[in-house]
Amino acid sequence: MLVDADPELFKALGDATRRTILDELTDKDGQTLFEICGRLTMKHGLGSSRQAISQHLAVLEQAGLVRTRREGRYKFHHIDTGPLRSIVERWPPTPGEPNP
Amino acid sequence: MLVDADPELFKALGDATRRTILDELTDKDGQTLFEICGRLTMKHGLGSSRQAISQHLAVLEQAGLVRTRREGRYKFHHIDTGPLRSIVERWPPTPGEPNP
DNA sequence: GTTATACGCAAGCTGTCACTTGCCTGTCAA
DNA sequence: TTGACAGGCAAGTGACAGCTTGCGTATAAC
Repeated sequence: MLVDADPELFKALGDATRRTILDELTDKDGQTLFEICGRLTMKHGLGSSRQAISQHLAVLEQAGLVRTRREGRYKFHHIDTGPLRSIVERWPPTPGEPNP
Repeated sequence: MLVDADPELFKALGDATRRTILDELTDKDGQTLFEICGRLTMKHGLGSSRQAISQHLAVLEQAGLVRTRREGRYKFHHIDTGPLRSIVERWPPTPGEPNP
């Protein structure tokens, strides 16, 4: 009886706002919560509240996709793309597919 | 104003049962609906109904992760891992990470 | 000390999603 | 043709997830 692996990872990637946050951290790594909020509103036009983004970041952190670093009253968020590799490793390329 | 890419792909991967179906198709590709139902019950112990699995397969097909082939009254399901690569390509490896 | 800033916690609301239920269509065998 | 088998469609239900709201805490500026 096998079990499902990394449910939190896929749950984290399941939300569009969280994926946009990862896009934003890819563009500029190490942002604070307010910085992310501002850029999401400006560049992506989604008016999410601070608490909403904070909860999203918590989910991303629990999935291992985001690591945080405290510095005084600031909390910087860094992307970690490592867990993403477990996805392609779980379902290997289909035989017959091109493998560039 | 950028938009989110491949929402259906991530939505499809967001459910544990659908991921188990992909595991099952990885183990044995080209199964029918009833075959998948049986194996999910036997090997994974989840008692999902036929309609539930059918709906899951529809979601997986819409995400491009499963391709179907009709043959008489049978419908065979084949996994397609191609879309998975867009995930790792979207968020490239963080500089400083080991790249085996 | 006072105020502002950056963030955390927890309860409540709402919409979405997975699942069920019931019935229908198409295919093959007897 | 009749029955069994493989699958499809659609409405209804319940639970979870995302979001809001309100208050609380810690750090830094004045």
